[in-house]
Amino acid sequence: MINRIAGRSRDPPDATPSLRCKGGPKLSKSLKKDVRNPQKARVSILDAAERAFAELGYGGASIRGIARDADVNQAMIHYYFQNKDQLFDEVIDRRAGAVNAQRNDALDRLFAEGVPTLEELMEALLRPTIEMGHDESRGGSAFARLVVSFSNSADERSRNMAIEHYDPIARRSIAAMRQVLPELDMAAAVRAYLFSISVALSVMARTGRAARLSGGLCNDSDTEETVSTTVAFSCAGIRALAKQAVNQFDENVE
Amino acid sequence: MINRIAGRSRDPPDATPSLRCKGGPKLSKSLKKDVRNPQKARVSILDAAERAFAELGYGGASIRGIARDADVNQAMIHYYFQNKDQLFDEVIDRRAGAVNAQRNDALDRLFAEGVPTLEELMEALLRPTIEMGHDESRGGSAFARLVVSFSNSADERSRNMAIEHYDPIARRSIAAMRQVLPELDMAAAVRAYLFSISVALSVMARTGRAARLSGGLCNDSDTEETVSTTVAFSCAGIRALAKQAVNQFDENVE
DNA sequence: GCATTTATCAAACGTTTGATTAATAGGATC
DNA sequence: GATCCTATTAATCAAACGTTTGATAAATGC
Repeated sequence: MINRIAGRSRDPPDATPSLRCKGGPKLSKSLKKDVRNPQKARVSILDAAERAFAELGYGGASIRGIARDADVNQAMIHYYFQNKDQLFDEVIDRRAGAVNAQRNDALDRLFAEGVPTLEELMEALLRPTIEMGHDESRGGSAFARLVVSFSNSADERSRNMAIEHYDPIARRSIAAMRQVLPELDMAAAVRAYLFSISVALSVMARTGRAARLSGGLCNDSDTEETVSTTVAFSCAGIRALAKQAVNQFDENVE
Repeated sequence: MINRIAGRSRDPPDATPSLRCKGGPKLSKSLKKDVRNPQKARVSILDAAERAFAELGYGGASIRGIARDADVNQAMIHYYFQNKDQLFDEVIDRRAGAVNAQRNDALDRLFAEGVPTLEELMEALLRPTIEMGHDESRGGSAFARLVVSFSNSADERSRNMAIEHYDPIARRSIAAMRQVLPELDMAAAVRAYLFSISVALSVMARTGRAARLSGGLCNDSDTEETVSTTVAFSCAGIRALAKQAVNQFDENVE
């Protein structure tokens, strides 16, 4: 009933995408931008996409706008990344791996010398995240906002992002918390971890609300103060949940 | 379900050039949906828009999709609301007022009988929010997710939402916290408030992650347990920030 | 020196978007 | 029974959307 004919193939692109794509720049003479620099185009696309997804959401970001911002031709995005979905995945991949590697390394180092304090543990977990969010020069702050806005969403894309990139380190962290604080039961540990991450994410978002509400007294940008405040808040909260669990146990026993 | 009869919008064009150029309702067969009910159309549009904005973001939600979900004609949305932006505002307006009224009332009642404990204060602030997020039947959970995904964003729409609907109660809450805990300085109080709200929002989002990570032990849906856990975590964290401020003062004095 | 591969481009494709319009039906009022 | 008002409709629009295409300049391999 609908004219689905016409010569457009809806087939998914080949696993080897480059064979059918040919072409070259029209402008050969002077005043071309530094062409022949694949690295740079790819990276600037990823940077622009990161900003766009963070500021506009997945649906609000457009391939055209990303291309314009990255100063590349629109088709380049489909040349380096099959489609919008894949582009989003690679934006996440690029940063999440680095931060989680830092967190894993920090955990390795900590537990190599015995069982650390709760404060040491939480700082090892939260510092890499917060520091990336404060790294304005290398573009981490855009990614931070991106993670924040997706981490509390319930759609499938967000769920997959969490499962693939953040659940593994979460499981390890939760186990570590219970090692440091044995009276923390599983349910409480999971909640404590998610609460702590949520606090860290809220400072990463840098919405400017803290400065607005405090009349400029709060400084979103002071990394060290942010880390120490976040760690202090989280550790106290976690100990409270551990104590709550013990109290409930006592009540049941009596 | 509903008869989307006749008038398919993408029908092949008539062979005979019809005289009528633009719209108008077609044949008035029997079994039309309950026409002449302005209230119902308006409300179902708001409900559908709430769900759409929550699940897809502002950019990802479409007027057509909202109309389909609300089972109204697409043009009805522009009849009741000027445009997409205005529709979003009214979605926020509808719920934010109710929750903040509850929180203000709770504060009034608390301080009428002197200065409350920190636990009483935080429960008064967090319970209405959490309860709305758990009110699946009245659609509050969709709004909860909507607020969560926008509260950590830095775009202009989110900032305006915060300034208009959430900054007033935030200012009052922060002042109340400092009344209850005088050693809490302004900057620490602002941070403590934002941290606590962030924790409450994370449980409102109900992403299912807690259940996944805990192997089903954590139950996102138990309102009372969620409230008591959230309050316990927040209060301990707030007291830690108050103590941190005092310690810093001591260090400076020495 | 020729063939292949890679990187880039402009232009188009069909679809979907937010928005508008003219037509009309139902009820109320006169 | 004509008139008016409000609610609702199908049709239509221009713009923007993600994606595909064919061409081609530059780099690389043999």
